[in-house]
Amino acid sequence: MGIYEELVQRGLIAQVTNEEEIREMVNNGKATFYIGFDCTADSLHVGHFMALCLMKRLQMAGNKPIALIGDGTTMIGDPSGRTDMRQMLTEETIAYNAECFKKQMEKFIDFSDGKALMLRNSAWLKPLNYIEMLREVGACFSVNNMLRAECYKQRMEKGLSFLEFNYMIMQSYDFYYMFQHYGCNMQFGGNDQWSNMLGGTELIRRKLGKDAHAMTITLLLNSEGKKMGKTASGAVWLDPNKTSPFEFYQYWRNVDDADVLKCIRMLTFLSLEEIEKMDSWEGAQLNEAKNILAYELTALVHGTEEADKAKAASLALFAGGGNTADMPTTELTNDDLGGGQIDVLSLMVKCGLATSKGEARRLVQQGGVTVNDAKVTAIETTFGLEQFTGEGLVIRKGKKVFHRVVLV
RNA sequence: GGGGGAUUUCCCGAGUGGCCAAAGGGGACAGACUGUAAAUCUGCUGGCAACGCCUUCGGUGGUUCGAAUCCACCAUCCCCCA
Repeated sequence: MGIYEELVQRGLIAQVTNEEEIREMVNNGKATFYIGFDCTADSLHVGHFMALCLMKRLQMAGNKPIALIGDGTTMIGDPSGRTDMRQMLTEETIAYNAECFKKQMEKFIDFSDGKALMLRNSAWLKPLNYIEMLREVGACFSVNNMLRAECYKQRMEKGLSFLEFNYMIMQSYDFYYMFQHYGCNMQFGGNDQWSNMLGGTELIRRKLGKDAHAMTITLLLNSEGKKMGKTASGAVWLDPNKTSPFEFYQYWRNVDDADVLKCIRMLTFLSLEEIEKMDSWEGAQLNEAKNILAYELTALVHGTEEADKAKAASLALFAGGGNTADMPTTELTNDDLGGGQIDVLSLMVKCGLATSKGEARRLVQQGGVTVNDAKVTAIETTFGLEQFTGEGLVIRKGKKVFHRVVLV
């Protein structure tokens, strides 16, 4: 079985321009492909992770990846699938984000000995001259067609600025440029990028009369059709300072039953045979599949050591035991305790378990707060200095949020 | 350039002078039931020294005893005409 077939079986491929040619190219390691990453934040997230995995898989099959850091296109902002305009980022922010991306990618993809390239599109986008650009590239685009593109649909109602309208052209130009200068013959991207990507193959055909290919990755959606990798508080980041390995682990440990196998198939590097065995699992047995998913992904992103720790912490908390070492912890000083006593409400606010005392009050009143395995029933409950010594206190909010408090 | 419309609490969306911290829905959070799942049911959703007080309805001023609601200017967006 070739890599192409494997990708199909894992459900990773959404659309391709020419299946026959792509299969032949990819299976024989003849593809030089790129995936673009716009640097809108200072860390990659789960969505990017899937793209990185794909790069890795293809690289292992002998193809050459180009990781394109979109520090030029980020200046414009991709309107695809968005209902509102992106916030304009300053050049400094973009440069900083690009650096962050670079570091994270290097941990994941092997860039040694030219096995992969990392490029920045600002290198060729910034020197562009407007008039030349319009004559050379702009002439190849039909506004009529562009307006029909799926990626602008949502914006036709809410409004689309000329700035963002040009995003497709910039992305197409990227492909065109790398096709000529780096022998890049294929582009990968999320399925929401399809029309932008076709813009590129079309431009290459018109300008050079040659064929280039495009292939999109299935968006990772949960059973409700929402993008995965997002929580109420934002994205699930790869940066351990933004999403701790434990939180990362828990995110995957808590996916819906309906989504576990799909995630394992799409995101892990477990063999298809192993995955096949899990396919028949049902009911509570799926919890084991979730453990595997969470462990595998945490190991890929943060290393096996962190994954072991996260797993241990998770087991300790949910399956009994008292390992508190890897729990999120707040350190209090004597000052925080005022007169040697602190009430539950203030304590919860200090730990970030509640944003206000009002919220903390509600949690206690609804029976959602437990301290050291004893439910807190009264909002007047206070804790004294001596209770924070040693292991400290373990506060639990609801069923899944654990927090340790120690005195320093 | 001209004309019309919009902007409400996390989101959608009611509210057109006092009865408005602001209906309803969604989401989030908590409780019950469970398998750290889903579905379901219940509670809850601005802040605080809390039968009271304070801050909120794009921004700034104004009218009024009293403004999310009226007026003026500004900002952003949408639609129609050019």
